[in-house]
Amino acid sequence: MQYEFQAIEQRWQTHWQQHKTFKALNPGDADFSADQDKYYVLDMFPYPSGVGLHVGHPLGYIATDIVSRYKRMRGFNVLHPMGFDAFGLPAEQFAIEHGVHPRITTEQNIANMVRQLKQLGLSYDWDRCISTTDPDYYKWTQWIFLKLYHSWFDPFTKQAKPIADLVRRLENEDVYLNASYGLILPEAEGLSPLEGDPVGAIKWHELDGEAQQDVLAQHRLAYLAEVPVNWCPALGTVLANEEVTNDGLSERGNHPVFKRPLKQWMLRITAFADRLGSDLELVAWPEAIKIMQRNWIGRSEGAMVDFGVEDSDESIRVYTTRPDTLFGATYMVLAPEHGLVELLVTPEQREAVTAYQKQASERSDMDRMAETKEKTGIFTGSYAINPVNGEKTPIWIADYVLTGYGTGAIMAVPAHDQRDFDFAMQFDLPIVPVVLPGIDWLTAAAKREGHTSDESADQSEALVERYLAIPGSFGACFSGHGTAINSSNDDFTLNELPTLEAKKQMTAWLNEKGIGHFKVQYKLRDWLFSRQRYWGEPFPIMHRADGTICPVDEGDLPVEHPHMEDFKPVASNDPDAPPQPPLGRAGEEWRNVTLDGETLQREVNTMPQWAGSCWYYLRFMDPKNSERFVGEEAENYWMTSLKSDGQPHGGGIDLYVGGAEHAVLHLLYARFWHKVLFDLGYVSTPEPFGKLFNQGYIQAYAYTDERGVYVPADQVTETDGKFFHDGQPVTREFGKMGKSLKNSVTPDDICEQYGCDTLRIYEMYLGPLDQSKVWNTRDIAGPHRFLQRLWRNFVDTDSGAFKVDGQPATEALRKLLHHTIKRVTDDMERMSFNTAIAALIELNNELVALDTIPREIAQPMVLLLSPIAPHVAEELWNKLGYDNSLSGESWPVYDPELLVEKEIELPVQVNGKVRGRITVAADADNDAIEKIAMNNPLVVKAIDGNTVRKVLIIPGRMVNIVAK
RNA sequence: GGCCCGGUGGCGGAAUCGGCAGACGCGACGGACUUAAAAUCCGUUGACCAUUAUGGUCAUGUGGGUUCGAGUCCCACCCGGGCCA
Repeated sequence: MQYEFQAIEQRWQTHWQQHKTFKALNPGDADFSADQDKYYVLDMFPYPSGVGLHVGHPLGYIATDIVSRYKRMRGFNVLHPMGFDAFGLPAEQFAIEHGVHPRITTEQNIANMVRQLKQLGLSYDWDRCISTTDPDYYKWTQWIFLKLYHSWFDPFTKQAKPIADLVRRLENEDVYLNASYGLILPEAEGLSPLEGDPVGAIKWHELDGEAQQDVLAQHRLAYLAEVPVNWCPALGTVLANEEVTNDGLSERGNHPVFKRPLKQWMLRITAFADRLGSDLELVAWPEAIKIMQRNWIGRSEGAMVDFGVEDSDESIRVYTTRPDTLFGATYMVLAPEHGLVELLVTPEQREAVTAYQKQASERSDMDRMAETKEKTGIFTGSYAINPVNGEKTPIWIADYVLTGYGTGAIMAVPAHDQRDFDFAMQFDLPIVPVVLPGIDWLTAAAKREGHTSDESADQSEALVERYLAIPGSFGACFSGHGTAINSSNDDFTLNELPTLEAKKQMTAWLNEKGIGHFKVQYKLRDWLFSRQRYWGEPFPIMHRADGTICPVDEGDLPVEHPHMEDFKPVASNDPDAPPQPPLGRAGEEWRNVTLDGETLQREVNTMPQWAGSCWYYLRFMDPKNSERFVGEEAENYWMTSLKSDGQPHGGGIDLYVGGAEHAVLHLLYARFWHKVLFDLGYVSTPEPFGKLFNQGYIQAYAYTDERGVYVPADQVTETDGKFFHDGQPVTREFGKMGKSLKNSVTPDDICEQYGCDTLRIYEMYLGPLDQSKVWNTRDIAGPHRFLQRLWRNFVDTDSGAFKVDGQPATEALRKLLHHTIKRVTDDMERMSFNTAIAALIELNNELVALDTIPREIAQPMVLLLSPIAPHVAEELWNKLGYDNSLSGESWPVYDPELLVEKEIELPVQVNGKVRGRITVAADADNDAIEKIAMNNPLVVKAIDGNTVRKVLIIPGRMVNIVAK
């Protein structure tokens, strides 16, 4: 009886489905047992594309499946769901190309992917499957949007709160407004109510209704604003920065993208910048991802400083992270688009400045920021006054300064900023050093530039002198920390202070003089949240005739898509053509809503693809709930757990596995939404994803013929290390699996040829889960042979007899089993599946020579294998005489006694090199071991005539004799 | 340019806390079985020198360092990948 993997896999997949073997129970369900610990393991859910899965996709799914099956056997109540992120551009493009409604193509694609996933034997609770495009789902996406709209961020408590709370406080005059409708919170400003109203404060009742709404709009977490966006007329939509290439073209289709101010929905993620950064300490994530998020948030501490303009009342505000270098600010630079340029430019310079502005507008931000590019710029003709020393500093415009960053103006400190340095060198502007570098830096820079240096004390002095005299002669600026020099005025001095202290003292001085103040700034921008496409969540928003906004009542959700035959975006070659969202062409019965006799217009933008994935992990806990986005009890059960020290975990999901490409966007957006829901009391943990794991990618070989055209990789043959297609030599490359490289391998083919148990083992056996690796179909033979051999160990393929019997195992075999249990268990805990498989292969290889295998070995072995190759394990478990799925069985436990050896072999090193081996009793004391080691003939020979200086004995590991 | 991750046999990789480098698999080579092949089973397989053996030398990208001892820690550099600019 052969190993008929096809039949076996079919049988068990059907069994699991019929018996709902992997159904996860919620509190309140029948049979739910409250004394089980929970384990929530989640995959980043896929986009249901039209071409289906290739073998690279399931890598992470197989890993989480192994974890799920292992954790169930360890007694956990496991939540392991799967769903689909189905809104968005690709689905819509696919639908347009095929002339079918995206709802239909999306449903077909999902059905195909579910089939493919089921064929891999993944133990999802399929009853919890959701799609972001289900009205029952996006009803709650819209509901969360309304929560954002109806909330504000209290900067004192740093929490999201209902906007009604702000209105109440404004009405009670606990909070005042400044002239630009910013909030003045007495507690944050340290003001006492007894001191009376702050100067210039505006009170709520002094504003009319419209102005009051303006105030609230400025503080809502979801708001409409006119902002410069990436407008792609050819696609008819705005795009996120990530959807625009470095050349200023759309990633899909290579269409030109223009920066244009448009009125868009924004989400105030910047309010949470501080917490999004600091709360990373609560989660167990790969350090690299934390670093990426911190960089993306881009927290910096510095100072806002006002520079006066000569012969003018105007002042130029700059942000600097190095206020300590203010004495070295020898010129200023404004972005070409800066509002003050018009006022500052002198008649003589006007023509040149205008020409430069035009030129700058044609370059992309990326291009402008690139440090390697030659610097360009032009003098405005005006001068600013450096507030610390009263010096006249020329004001330039240059495209390396961008309006979107900071204030759109900088103080240039060429001695200590590389781009300012390059600019100053090019335009011959003065460079004044105000931070003295350490001698190491000077020596290295001098060497690089070819100045002689022998690092003697005299040379050091000469280098310092040279640096102070001609700082430009060192080829680069010094941007590190050092000691302040040349930094004093009549009032105070920074000289001789280390950089950090100099920053503090300068900021304090600026504050005291009223020309600057301390400021924390973030690189993070508010999230542009609308798209001019059909296939996204409609906003639950209506507009009144007078331009004010009316949110849809929660009870009226969801706002479903109108039926439209033509849902294509309006494309145009005209960069000035206004956006025309497809929903704007919907019938009036959808667009117009009559409320109390008033006609309102629905918002016709839709939400971006990221919206649905911001909270899907919450819905999985209670996917059918029609009353709430997730039931309170279910959310509390699945999200909260305690650490070993008894403290609650900051993040709810026990394991979240996905690709590193979502390092900043999805993971940051979802954390933001989660924090809002947490502040408003809807979820129990401050963070959504307690532990994150990034799986690597599977790449594949691709082959090109002499013309450089890709040939189908599955038709290439190898001879003597050379590759041929149709007899012609081809060149091997490798890259991402896909249609364009003609190197896709589908799980369907592999499952048919080798079975999915083999595929699962192969993918896990390729190497560590977090590393990228190359698919090589040739190597599948190894894992397949392992399963064949396993089968033959259990079943006589000629007679069909089952070879397991009740005889006791030999001591050696029993010990090997218990070693294997320990190895596999440890490897499961650290997700080192490649080594777990190796351990099982070793055990299996030991069984080959036996006529029959003892049940005491066979049973635990099948259980150890079952998370990795569940179908063959179930089949063998069945043959072992059990009717039920082994998923309810307990994970094998090793006997520590059996791991202890009576005698151990120790290598003996002489001067760090192994010269002999000795066998000693496991509990031998050091004196005994030393005696035996010193008597070993090979050791004696190695020591030869030398004197033994020292004998090191590392218990249980080795002996090292130092002899000289 | 900055930050992060990696570099180990012909190949994928193992070595979990500084303690026997190369587990396991692929490939290759030799043998058994076979009319033959496949499959299977049994060996060998880092390089070099020896082969009197429980032998020696060299080896984890390169060059230094710390240590009784370094793939593992530190410094500098080279190469590959990722993120940011």
